[in-house]
Amino acid sequence: MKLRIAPSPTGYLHIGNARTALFNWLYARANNGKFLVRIDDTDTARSSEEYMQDIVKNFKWLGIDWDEGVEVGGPHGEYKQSLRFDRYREIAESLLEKNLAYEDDGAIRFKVPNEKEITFQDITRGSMKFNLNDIEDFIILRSDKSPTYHLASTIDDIDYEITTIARGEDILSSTPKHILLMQALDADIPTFCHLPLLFGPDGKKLSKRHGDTSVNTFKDKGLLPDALFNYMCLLGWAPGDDIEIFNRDFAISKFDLNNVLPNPAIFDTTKLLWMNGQYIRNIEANSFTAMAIDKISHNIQRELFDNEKERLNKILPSVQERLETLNDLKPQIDFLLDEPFVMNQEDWDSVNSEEGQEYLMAVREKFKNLEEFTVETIETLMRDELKTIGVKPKIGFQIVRVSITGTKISPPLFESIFALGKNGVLARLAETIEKL
RNA sequence: GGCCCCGUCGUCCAGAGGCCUAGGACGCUGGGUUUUCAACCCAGAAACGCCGGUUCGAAUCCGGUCGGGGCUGCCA
Repeated sequence: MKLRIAPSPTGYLHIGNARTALFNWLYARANNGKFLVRIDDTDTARSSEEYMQDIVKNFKWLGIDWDEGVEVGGPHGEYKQSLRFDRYREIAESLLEKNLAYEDDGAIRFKVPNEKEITFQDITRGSMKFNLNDIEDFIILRSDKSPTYHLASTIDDIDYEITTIARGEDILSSTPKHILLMQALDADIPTFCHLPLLFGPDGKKLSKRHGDTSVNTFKDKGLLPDALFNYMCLLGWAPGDDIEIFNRDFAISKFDLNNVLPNPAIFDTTKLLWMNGQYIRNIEANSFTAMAIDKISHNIQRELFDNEKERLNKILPSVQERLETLNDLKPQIDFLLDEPFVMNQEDWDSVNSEEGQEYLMAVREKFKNLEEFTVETIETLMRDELKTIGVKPKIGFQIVRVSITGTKISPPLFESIFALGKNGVLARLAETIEKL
């Protein structure tokens, strides 16, 4: 069994193609088959090396590997159609000679036989039947002698011995053309499987109209490849037993194209975000720290100082469970960076009160004399002082929170104070109190 | 317009004639926990598009209808 994905490098890898690649990959891996990546760049005007690199890079990022094709090589050369134009021309010529095609204004058209129908079995859709009267003679070689997708793709599928073609449903109507070509070339007809399309929230084929749906943007938004992979699996398929969170090996062990739904799925990022949060929480602490520091550094566009890293190491475990994406990190740890401290005025106004101020000043004095500065001693001190002054936790803690972090929403208070450090806390409290 | 595909909660899935007074998840609503935000726990609202047929029995099979989508390029 051999499957393939054949992206055309006319744009960055988008989620629709990634999903198609994923299903092909899963089916190949589930059946000990081969998976191949070839580049369908017959549209030389719109194709570019940059896009090709992006596609390859993102397949890898998602954990999709291949046994044959671009980069990894194989018995069929470079797996780029732009390098095989001679081969396609040759075939087009031979079809011309056999009178199965004809010239038309310099282009070559394939002659679609009359009064015949094409039937085939589609894995997800069952019996398909197309009346050839509905299909016009189609161009296989353009007047500039470059092949069209129909020709090049079909020849490649034959030459590379593809046994199962799983692609988007948008190509379902073109399949009879490809079968016709295969028949004309005396080739075996592979098994076809037309996967349901991915729709945008408006119920239309996912495209640029729905904003940037490239894999890159999801990466930039702080999504984890494992989470994206997992989520994409669920678009048109489920492993059964109501299991929704699973890894690649599990997906492979359960995957079957026969169980893929025929109806389209709307790509809705809400659940993806939730799932990403689940994955983030499951990351081992040390890996998370490394990942987080890397991301923050990327977000603020500079290396982090050692003392910043020290502070972050203290708070990161508390932040880890409060994220949906890695991009949610920075706002939560801003107050620990060596950057100008910004206080949200609105937040301050809403927590500011007379008894709050009294508590704030009292706590500051107590902190000055706190020798052992740990989460536990901080908590004890602050709770004791609550009683001494006689204010409610909400009043006392929230005014301290805003004084320390600048906002009403922050990581847990005692951990935040501990991470900032005694000197930092005293400085920040002093700053706030001076402005009163 | 023509050809083709599709149709279960708002969304993603389960359901392959009786186990369905339709199940799970996200989201949503209410409650609990609580120093904020999350997380977590509990509860709840929410769907088989419609009409026929087959059958003792249909979300599941068939037909029609309506609705949505794709293709209809010397793009892929």
